[in-house]
Amino acid sequence: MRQSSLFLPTERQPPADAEAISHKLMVRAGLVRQLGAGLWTWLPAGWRVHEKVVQIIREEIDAIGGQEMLMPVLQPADLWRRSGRYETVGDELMRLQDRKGADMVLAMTHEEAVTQHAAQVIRSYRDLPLCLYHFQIKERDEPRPRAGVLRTREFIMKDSYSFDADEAGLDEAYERHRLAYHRIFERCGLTFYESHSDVGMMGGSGAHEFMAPCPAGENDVVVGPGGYSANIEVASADSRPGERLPDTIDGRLHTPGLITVEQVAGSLGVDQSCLIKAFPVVTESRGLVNVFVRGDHKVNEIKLQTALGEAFRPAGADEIAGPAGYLGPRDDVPSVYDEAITPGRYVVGGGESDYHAVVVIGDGPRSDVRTVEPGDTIDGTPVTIEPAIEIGNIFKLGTRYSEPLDCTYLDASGQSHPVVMGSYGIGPARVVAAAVEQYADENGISWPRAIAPWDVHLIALGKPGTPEADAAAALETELIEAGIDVLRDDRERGAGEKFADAELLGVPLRLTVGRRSLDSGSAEAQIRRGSAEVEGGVPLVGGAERVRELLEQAP
RNA sequence: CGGGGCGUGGCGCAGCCUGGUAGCGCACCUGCUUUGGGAGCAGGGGGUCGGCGGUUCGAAUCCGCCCGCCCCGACCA
Repeated sequence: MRQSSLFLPTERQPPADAEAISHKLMVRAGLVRQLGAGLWTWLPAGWRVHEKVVQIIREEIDAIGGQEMLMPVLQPADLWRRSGRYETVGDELMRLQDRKGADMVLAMTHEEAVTQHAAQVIRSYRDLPLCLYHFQIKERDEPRPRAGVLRTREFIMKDSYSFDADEAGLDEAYERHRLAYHRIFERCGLTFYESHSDVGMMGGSGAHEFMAPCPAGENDVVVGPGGYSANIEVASADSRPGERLPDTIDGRLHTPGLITVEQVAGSLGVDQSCLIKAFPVVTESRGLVNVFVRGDHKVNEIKLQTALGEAFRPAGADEIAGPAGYLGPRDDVPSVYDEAITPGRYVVGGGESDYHAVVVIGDGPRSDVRTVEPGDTIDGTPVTIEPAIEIGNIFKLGTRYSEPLDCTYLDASGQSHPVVMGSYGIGPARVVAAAVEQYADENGISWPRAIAPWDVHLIALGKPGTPEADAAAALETELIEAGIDVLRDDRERGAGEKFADAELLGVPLRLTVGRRSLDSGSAEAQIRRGSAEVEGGVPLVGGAERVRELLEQAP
């Protein structure tokens, strides 16, 4: 492909408002352009990368028996009313009416549609198992799109759905997807974690997120020994031991105006772990509950919800049992104690304004409701907490959609059962952005070979019509005939500008053909990752084999 | 939704406080020179200053309303 006729608008300067590396570089390299908040156009070079990722996903999902199809984005609202999500999802679901005034939605995901079709078709256990998937646009009216293509309001997702007769079948489908996802992300050249994740209130029995660590990541992943990885929303680890409260501090403590843990600990001259703080919440079935964590810890609301077994909301000022800032354990309010609260003496709220008190916490029941933090350990090894992009997820849906949408089958004895489902998503755009984030250097992008927009960036020096330009064109032809994707920079630009653009665009192998090449009979070659010059270069004539070797070696 | 910021040629910005002919760098066009790391000289084109309204002899500049976009937080099937 000739760069002079390619719609590839590279920029010297990043957009003024860009923060994330991938946002800056993808715009500068001419891969994407913004149309509105969270709305991005993929330009030709960027789309090539996107589609390479798509093709890798397609091959691996096909390999585990997935059948590709395509479902509409525009959908009747009624389908979403039947699943209950028309009401529960909120403003993130784009709603509209058609010309007849019928309520419609722009689908943010396709559980409803696929389950509807499955319900129409599946009759018998003989129709199972089944795995359907598609690549389709999702519409989500995100409250805050950010960081280029990392979080957008419209994006393409590969979503697959498994249909099985029972939990055991689902477990197998889930495992197949889990392994396929490993192959996909490995082939895409990414560093990633398979992390335990929140199953939410959907009642699913399992979920993992595939997380690509990078600076622009929006999620925190806790990584521990033995391959442990979990979204911080659900992660567990051992706290550092708390410090011992000095015996000299005892009884009722006058603490006027000292509301926060920091203030009280500072005033007493003790570590924050000597305190226990209350987090009052209200639940449907239990009413007011006081949740206690150590002073130096934070309540993890998702883990708390799991521990409580029901949704909760923070208690309002008029609902709590005592003055704000001075709450302590009370016999008349049910309590939840975090695991890190070992039996012993602690400073707690005194239950009256301006007083704290020292109490002895006994050896009662505990729950894991705090957020993992740096310094925590697993089996004695400190965990790390890394920002990461969620590039894929796998989720055991169970019968969450098959029941309301009446997707059932008859077993061998003629009994009707709801189909057991799983759903599995990958965002190719995020895979692309993660690859940019993980491998960019000070000069630009450095694509993993498998998803690079081209295999070779052929820099043709000299004006059109010169011998060196002709030699570059001939080499391009030869490489193309050998099945190699080549971008030839035939623009009438200075050498420096061409080199700089090549580094920005990040194609794995750069060949340069100039006058020197005519003398030596070979094009200079440079591997983008690490910028290493290749000894001897590539022969101008008959160089395809050498290029193939170099590509094999390229990361 | 809360907080902060920004809208001036394609990109990045100055000008606004203190109202008076809309500027700079890059990019673009033409010519000549140059040609292995973002060239030089000369000439040239392009902007309803986000929108609407107000104040004023006069508004990019002051005032009001609205729109858009970014960042932090909340939210995230």
